[in-house]
Amino acid sequence: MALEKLNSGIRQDQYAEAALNLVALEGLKGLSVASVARRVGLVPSALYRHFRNKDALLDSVIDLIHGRLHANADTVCRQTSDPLERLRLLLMAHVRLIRENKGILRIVFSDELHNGFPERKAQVWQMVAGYLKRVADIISQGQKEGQIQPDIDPDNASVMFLGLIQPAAILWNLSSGKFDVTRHVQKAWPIFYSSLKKE
Amino acid sequence: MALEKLNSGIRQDQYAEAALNLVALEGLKGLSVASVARRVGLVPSALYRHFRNKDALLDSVIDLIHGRLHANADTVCRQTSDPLERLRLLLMAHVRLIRENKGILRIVFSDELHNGFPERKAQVWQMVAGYLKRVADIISQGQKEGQIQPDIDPDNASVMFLGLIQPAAILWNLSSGKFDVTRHVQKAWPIFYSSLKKE
DNA sequence: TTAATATGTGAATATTGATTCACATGAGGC
DNA sequence: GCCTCATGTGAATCAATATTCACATATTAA
Repeated sequence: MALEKLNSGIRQDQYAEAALNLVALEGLKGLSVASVARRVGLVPSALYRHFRNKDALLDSVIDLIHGRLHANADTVCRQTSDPLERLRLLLMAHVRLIRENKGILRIVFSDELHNGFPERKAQVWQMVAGYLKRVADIISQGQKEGQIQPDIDPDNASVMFLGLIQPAAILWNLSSGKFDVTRHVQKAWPIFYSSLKKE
Repeated sequence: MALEKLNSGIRQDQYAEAALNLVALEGLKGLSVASVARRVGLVPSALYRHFRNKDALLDSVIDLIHGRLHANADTVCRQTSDPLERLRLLLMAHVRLIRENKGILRIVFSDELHNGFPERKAQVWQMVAGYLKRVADIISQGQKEGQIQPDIDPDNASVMFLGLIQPAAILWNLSSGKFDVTRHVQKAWPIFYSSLKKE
């Protein structure tokens, strides 16, 4: 084992990152304290210097994901101010994020992590609801500016927006990569787009 | 414990049913051989008279779900021959099925069950792909009959169809029932409907 | 009625994984 | 350079869980 010692902040990040990657590779069942530690290059018991227990580790993985989701939304909002274009870019960024990290999908939508942990479930729910709220806000903005049909319910549409990606992502995963998410999203977007757009 | 003895066919069904309900109540982590047996009213070791091991039990739970999904599609096809109406009815039937049995969502889309079991993952993929194919066929039919826009890709649209329900179902689950799936689907359907419909 | 067999029981086993703890040691402040 | 403390180690413990097996008993067919 490497006998280097790092301060807790850095190690915590390493552990969270390692855990997320591990879930991508082997699923949640493969996520043991031992496997995470091995991936970081340390011994299982070392983890307890930085996390009270395994649950605390999982919480920090969720924080990691939370950060990435919102970073995506931030970037997109900086790239353009056109609402419909923002949505398109966010869609593509989301696809990229999920493709590059299977673990995200598995962790966010796994009941294993939530069942018996109401606080964590609530935390994830807040995270997803927050993301959807940002999408809904973009849509509202588009309505105010007259590019999007006014009779559409932004909250409803934001969930439909998620519906462009999510089932596709799950199929991609389930089919072990055979199902082409990117292609699906590229074909689905114009259809959704023309439902939103004010002619 | 009840000392009644039942033939293997009946017991197998009882176990599968019990397992599915248990997942709905406590998530996949709560699905132990012991808990399933207790729910059936037997002792853990008794399960091995009917299943080679726990995996065989899980396989039979998947068969159970498979049956229910297709039963839904069959019913709907018997109720009407109008393609767009078939889709609407199937959507509602699907919502009902999922609401009445949280376990389905958890089992079908849980990586826990699939990781390390390529055969089972393939089996579930076949099941979902088969269901989507039926949806795609309804759409093709609608195109042939002239009710649905001909330039829509049925396979693509069938995944979008799934996208009307699936994220909503997951949000419903994640929010512990706060998110209203039925309401979402009722609002999302007309939007999807008008994307498909030939004016 | 009885013999044969399928089904159920309870105890034992083996494995896996989280967690604890006494001890070791590297890094940073003095 | 030395001291102290945070960090890392290795072994031990504890709990959960799947699985096996010898034994018991209900069901069924003859």
